[in-house]
Amino acid sequence: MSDYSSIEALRSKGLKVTPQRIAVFEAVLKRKNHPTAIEISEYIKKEHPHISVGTVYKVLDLLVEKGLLKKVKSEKEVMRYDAFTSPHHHLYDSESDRIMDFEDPELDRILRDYFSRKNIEGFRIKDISLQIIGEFHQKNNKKISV
Amino acid sequence: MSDYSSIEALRSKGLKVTPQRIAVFEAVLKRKNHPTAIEISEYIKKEHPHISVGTVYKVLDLLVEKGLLKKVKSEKEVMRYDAFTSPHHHLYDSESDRIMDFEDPELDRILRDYFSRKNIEGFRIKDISLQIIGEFHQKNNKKISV
DNA sequence: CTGCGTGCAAATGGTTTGCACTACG
DNA sequence: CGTAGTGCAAACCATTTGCACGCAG
Repeated sequence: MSDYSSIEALRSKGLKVTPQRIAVFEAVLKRKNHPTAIEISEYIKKEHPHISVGTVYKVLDLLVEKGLLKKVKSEKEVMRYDAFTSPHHHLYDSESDRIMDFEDPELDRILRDYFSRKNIEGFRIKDISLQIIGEFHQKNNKKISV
Repeated sequence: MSDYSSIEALRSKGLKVTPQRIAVFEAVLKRKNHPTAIEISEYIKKEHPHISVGTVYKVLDLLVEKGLLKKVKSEKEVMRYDAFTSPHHHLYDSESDRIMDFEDPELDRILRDYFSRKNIEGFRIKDISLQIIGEFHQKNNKKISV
């Protein structure tokens, strides 16, 4: 717990370092499967039974705002959270509500090339993410990298 | 109202044709701005004050299931709906919760080429959609096509 | 006719909010 | 120490559900 690097990350964004923030941030970093706020809250409860759901939501919003995390909308109606690392895309299983990461520098290069050629009038692009919807054949949990 | 083609569409999917279904379907077709269920419900109320919100949800689910509409995830926590036309992508305004369409056959071709070369192990792709997140400079409401 | 579709209202569940208390800097 | 952060519980709001009634086929 209280990994040095997550404390650093909070501090680098000018945020007060609290046990709640460390716990929430590290929970998202550790649990790679795009957890929901509720899942994070329950995961944290093992170590910090006193941290309330309301606080988890507040901390998540704050971390998203500061660019430490990303919100990912799942196929269902709940929000999921993702640690902000290298740019990547998402595979959605249309059966379950599972989300997996997909990253490939080549794809990113192709997209970058395309959008620097095309210019969308009146719109400044901040981020591009691909939702690849389909079905898993296997029940693997590995991060998919090409 | 009760446009002939929407009745046809319902019938072609083997659905009973009811005033509620016609109204909901046509509301999404007419209001191009990816309305929420609530917006659809209020829009419909002008002509059909008696149609309940619960019915709107049920009809929307049914039409999505039958492939007449698509669900679109907005940046906020509400679902939005989109008439199923040609394949297209979405521009999200990160300030407001506005969504606009983006379509370009060239982009679709590029993506198709890419994913037929890459093979994602254990995953069968059903649909691909690009979320392009950024900011509009202008307050235009036109569909963006390249 | 006969069962699927609808209206209504209550229930659900994720997320937000208000406020007194706590602890970070 | 002072103020931003937290815990708690109530409030909120989109969506779902159950059931009696109504209407499309």
